Amino acid sequence: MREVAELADVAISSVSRVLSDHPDVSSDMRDRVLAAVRQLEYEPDFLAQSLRRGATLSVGYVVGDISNPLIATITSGAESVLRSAGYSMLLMNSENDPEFDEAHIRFFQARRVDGMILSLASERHQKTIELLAQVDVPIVMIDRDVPAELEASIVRNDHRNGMRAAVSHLLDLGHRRIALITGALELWPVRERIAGLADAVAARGAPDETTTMVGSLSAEHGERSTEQLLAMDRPPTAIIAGGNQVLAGCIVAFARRGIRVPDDISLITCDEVDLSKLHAPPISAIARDTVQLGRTAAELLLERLGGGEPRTVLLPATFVQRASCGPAPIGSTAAA
Amino acid sequence: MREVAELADVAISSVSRVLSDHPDVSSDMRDRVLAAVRQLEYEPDFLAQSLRRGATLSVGYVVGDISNPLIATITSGAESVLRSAGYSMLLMNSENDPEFDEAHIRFFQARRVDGMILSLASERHQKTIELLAQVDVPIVMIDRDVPAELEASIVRNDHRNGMRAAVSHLLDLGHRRIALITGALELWPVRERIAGLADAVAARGAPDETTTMVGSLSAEHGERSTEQLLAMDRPPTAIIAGGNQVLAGCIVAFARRGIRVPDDISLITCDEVDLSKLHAPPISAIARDTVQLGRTAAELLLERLGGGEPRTVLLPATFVQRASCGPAPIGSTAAA
DNA sequence: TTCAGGGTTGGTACCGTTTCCAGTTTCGAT
DNA sequence: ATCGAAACTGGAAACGGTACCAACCCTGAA
Repeated sequence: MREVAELADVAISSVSRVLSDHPDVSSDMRDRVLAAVRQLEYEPDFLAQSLRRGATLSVGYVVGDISNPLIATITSGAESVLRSAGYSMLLMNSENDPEFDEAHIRFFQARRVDGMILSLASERHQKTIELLAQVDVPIVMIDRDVPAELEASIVRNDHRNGMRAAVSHLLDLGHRRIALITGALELWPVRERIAGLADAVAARGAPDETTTMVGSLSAEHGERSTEQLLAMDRPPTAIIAGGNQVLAGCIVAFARRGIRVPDDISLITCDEVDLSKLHAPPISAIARDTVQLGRTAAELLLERLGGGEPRTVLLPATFVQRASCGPAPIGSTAAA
Repeated sequence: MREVAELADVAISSVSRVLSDHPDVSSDMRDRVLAAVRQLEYEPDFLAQSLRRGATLSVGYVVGDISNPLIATITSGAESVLRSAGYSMLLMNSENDPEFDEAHIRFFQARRVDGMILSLASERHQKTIELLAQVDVPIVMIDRDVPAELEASIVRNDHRNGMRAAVSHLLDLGHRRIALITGALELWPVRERIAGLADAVAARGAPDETTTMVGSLSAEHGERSTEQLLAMDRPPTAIIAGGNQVLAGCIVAFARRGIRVPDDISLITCDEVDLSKLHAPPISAIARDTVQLGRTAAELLLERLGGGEPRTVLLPATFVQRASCGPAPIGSTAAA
């Protein structure tokens, strides 16, 4: 920049003014400076600008595990919005460990990010919540429930409603013994889905014969739980996998025991992935637009960076009916 | 920092020394400073440190599309290595557009990243190559071939060998009319796989009855190509999908036309995803350890950041045999 | 006793920008 | 012609650190 100033024979401050489109610059000077800039192939240093301006044009982004296709899609949506707004995204995985969440948030603070988009590993980790209360840049939560004091913007899907629709469909088909294999209760989507299941059964006025397998949203939990469910005296006639990894576990278990879908058991999964659509038979799913989820998260952040107030957005989750659900076996309800 | 210095009654420079573990500090001073740091909850500003030190501890990372599960897994591997080395990752998608690659690389330069990990949208985009030649921080390429002048480290999988093994297997089963649906020739893996196919056929000394559908590594191309192949007078008896998206397209086409795998046609896919393992029947795959690929990319970068020379690493790609390949239909070879 | 040298410490010049302040010029208006 | 405001420009002080240099104290050796 000093070189540019010398070449154009103006003060450094004038170069700065030209480059930042300050109103008070003569066209003569502008031309000279721009010519010098081109000649020297000068590009301003982002770092120094950030230091001086107090804005880094970067946002911190923490997710459990980017290698999960669902999360990857969300990330893709968020990244494209942030990118077109000139922001760059600092990606970190928490490996679903709340301690990492905490460390990453601290790290982002030191890095002076302008905002953060987070999908916490746990909503109940006190230290993280306390830390977040002290963060002074805008925060957006993806699919999480956090205390209002944090003044975070939140974007979520209506998992409860999606689950309600899915379960109603199963009930319509005559299923009563319905099992939900899901993750830990410290995650909002998990609680909402469990609530949705209860809602739907209660709305029907039927006795509750559902089973909920709480654990983690992993293939291992999916597989183990499926095995356990199948081994029950009166096994469920329909299983709902609480996530794409869980689904993978279920399918493995079914394959091992030669269980056919939907003849032997009906199957529904939460969240759409390649597998759900391309499986034979295609698997009914509680779907949501994950790209949109990411986009909205980024938009909410930009909104706040532009001076807006924090707000909560609820995006839909809809039930997509496919061939993986069949009528409940005769007698499965009568026996109840 | 000034406050800390005042509270501890030492010079600012001494605070800096204490915090950066300079050897020449008395334990007395160290204690006083650290106490002051704790009391004021002081945390050094990364930005200012970077500006002064000339290192940002951040690396730029460009991939085609993070929402592709394969890429997401690679990214996950790279991120975890970078993170434990104290680096953070600036993620950008090129949307498979070379122009974006170029823009992102420029952006990273302005951001003063310490290094870049790239998986270019095209190896043949001249402007990108020229730009890269001017980049003065270390570069690591993932699964790409670039001119040696660039002095980039490269990590790749041995797609050629993987493909050779896969095709040999098909040949053993009696297949001769083998089709490969793949992406554009400006990507190294694509060229390597095509070469592997030719290798295997030539090694057998059989006449070449293979078909290669060059296009893009997308579901659309997969689906369209499959339709075209099936419509041929003498359609292939085995199809190799050149990527996970292509595979999705193939499966859609098969499902629509009621084609059964492996009875009607044999199927192999490149790169392992949930779908390949969980499909009924499970799909033979040319597999590779993508997490390791990402890890190695990051390690190569760290190596260079530590002063090492650029080098090229070739990781294996192996053929995993599954139920999706059956014997060629009787007469399919005799007719040749 | 003197001196060299190592251990400590403070002062200060940067890193590359932005921005405030003040000075100079221009110009329309009186 | 004179004046004040507006347009323009340069100088310098930040932003929050790091690191070089010089000065100081102290110790062991000559």
